Amino acid sequence: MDLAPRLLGAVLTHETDEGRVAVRLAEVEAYGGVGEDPGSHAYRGMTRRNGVMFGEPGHLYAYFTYGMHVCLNLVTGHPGAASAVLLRGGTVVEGLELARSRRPGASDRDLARGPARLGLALGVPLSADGDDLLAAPYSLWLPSAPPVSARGPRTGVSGAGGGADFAWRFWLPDDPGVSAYRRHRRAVG
DNA sequence: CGTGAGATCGCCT
DNA sequence: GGCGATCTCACGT
Repeated sequence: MDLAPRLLGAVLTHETDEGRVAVRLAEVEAYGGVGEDPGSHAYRGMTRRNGVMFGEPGHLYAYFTYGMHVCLNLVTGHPGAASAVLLRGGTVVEGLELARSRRPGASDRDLARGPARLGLALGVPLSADGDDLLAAPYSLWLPSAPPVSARGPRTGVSGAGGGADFAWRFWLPDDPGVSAYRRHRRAVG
């Protein structure tokens, strides 16, 4: 969770046959390990889906949700810790044409603004689960100085013991790549 | 611009 | 069998 705000301003690049797209991260959320974070996929231990979370840091944890969307996380903890950072949004800084072709109809601002959209713009499929994000065809550039960041409760996580109270969402204030805050549909209160 | 509902299926209980 | 780390579109302001 200490690492999460350091990813703000970082640039994640993915290269395919079609070309290269890079996104500058503007919004992330941290998720913790077994028994410590009720909002985390790792809360109840290792399962078929979340196995990558328990592995090496720097790898990609990609999962399928809501019957139609893929979300991307960077594993941040040591093996077994099962902590990860959900990449929630950013702006395309390279490969704009390619990103546009992958998201027909979307405005430039919306290309990678949102967890599922970000993966679509980068062209990272569910099958990339487990990939090393620090090696080709990916690259991750981190800014030398930690950026000024804002923090608040996580989006999309339900209340009632679901970990909604954890203020583990971090973003770059006023950055256009920050997704619209939407509380969970079933959030209480 | 904000709210709300539907889509759609794998995962876990 | 219920629900989700979401997105898009429709509609009211």
